[in-house]
Amino acid sequence: MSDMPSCQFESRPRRIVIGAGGAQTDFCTTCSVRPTSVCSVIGPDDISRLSDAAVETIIPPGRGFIEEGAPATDFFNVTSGTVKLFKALPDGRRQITGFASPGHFLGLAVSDNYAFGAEAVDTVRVCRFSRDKMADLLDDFPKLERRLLEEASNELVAAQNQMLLLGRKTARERVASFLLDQMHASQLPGQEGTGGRLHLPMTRGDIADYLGLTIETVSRTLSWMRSQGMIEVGKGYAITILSVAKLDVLAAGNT
Amino acid sequence: MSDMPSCQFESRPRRIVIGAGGAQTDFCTTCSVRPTSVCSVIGPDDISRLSDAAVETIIPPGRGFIEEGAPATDFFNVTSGTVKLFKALPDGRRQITGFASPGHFLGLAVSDNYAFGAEAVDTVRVCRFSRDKMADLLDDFPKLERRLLEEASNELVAAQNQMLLLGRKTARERVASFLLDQMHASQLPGQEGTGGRLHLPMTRGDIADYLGLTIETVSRTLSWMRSQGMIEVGKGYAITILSVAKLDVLAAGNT
DNA sequence: GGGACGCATTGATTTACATCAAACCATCCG
DNA sequence: CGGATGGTTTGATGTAAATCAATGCGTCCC
Repeated sequence: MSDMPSCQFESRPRRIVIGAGGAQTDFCTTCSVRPTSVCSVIGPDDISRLSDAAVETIIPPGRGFIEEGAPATDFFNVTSGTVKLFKALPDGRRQITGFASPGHFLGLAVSDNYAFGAEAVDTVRVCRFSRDKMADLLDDFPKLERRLLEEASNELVAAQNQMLLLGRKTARERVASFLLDQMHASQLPGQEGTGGRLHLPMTRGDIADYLGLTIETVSRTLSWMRSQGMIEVGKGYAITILSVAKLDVLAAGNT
Repeated sequence: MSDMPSCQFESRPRRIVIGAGGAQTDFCTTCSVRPTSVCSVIGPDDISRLSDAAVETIIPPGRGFIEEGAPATDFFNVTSGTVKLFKALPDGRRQITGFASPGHFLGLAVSDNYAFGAEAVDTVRVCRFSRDKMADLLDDFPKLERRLLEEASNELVAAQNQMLLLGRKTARERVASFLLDQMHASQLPGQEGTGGRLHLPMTRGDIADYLGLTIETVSRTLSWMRSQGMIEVGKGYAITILSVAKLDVLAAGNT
């Protein structure tokens, strides 16, 4: 995963410009592919092929860019921001199946139609590939295929955890699990440690749709956690975790 | 998926014996690998390598063979029967994350430990590979890797559907979705059409743990569906679907 | 400034499902 | 045979979370 320190490809006319290094900027500013995803599995000599296939797209907050059921023409790699993936029922009920952060791939589906919708939570930058060209790339770069398999496996593990959460955990357990997951995500290599201070990019409504709860229950549960000295709820989207231990106990189901 | 009519490899001493053909028996009786999974992506000349890596194992009903959290040493391909995959909380609550039928791969995880447990629902036959040898196979047979990626993608789609079910559907909608899924699974190429007659191998308890409900709710819901003329509940594990249309309406959420 | 709007919090009430409980009905086996 | 055992069904009651409802509080924009 983090065996590649940074994207080493030098600047190329019109297409590839590499950031100066440093965790926040080490991706190609044209194709926007991060070293941890595509760049790390394709050799420097082949980068022009990659950039031929890729188009950078910037998506404003709230804008959907994959519609559930639409023909699956493209394939995406998230390079900055947070994307919510969801499925909906005809009457409007909505389940967010996951949040995709930088490095994640979207649209892996074998089917000809997208199985889920995708919408930008905050400002999002993605690297967009046509699936046709992606298929060619896969043929030429077996390592890329292995990387995708790894990604899919990880997502599968996350999905199984989420099924346990949705099927068997109480509201308090769900919220505790969510906060701990967010904390762990914010502590990945490349992100500085935050000492329990989280900036959740998503609204209460998104959290509710992710945890299979209502807005009101999420809000009440956070208030209850505050009353128990587990967290501090700041203005806007800030939450500070005061006691990881207490949340751990909750999340594990030892209510 | 079904681009390979049957396993064509001839019998080989001690290791490979091919069934006489026909949908029920066209898998290797020693390594038990079905044509739709491993066999279809490995050439005949290489089959001995495959059989070197594979060991057939027969697992009696109710026996667990993957323990959640245990070191992930092996990799499985189901060749007959039904396997339940599950995750559990310390206090015993259980979520079945899926049922694996013939052709499915288990233990794909990148991690060193299994992320879920597995237990035979009925009598199960699996083809067991050591993960070390599997890694070698992957290096030599890129097509196998693509097949695994396809499998993982399909599982991911199924997992997303299940998240929608667990997070947002009512008990009636869940049971209706489940019955329709089972019906569709029984109509896959290679299985004869059953005219709505299902033989579910799993208990009410398993169904409950899969749908995030209790045994009583599953039972009551089935009784209600019977009272509505949607299904017929036979002795043992038999259920007949009388009205696909009514179940469709229910499953889609137009309660 | 002052609506209007989107998001969040808190309270009162309802309800779908869980829990508790009892009875039923196979199959197994001493 | 008879009584244990494991799964299923059905009924009575309880409860966690949904729903309905009101208020607060930023930010945007005329």
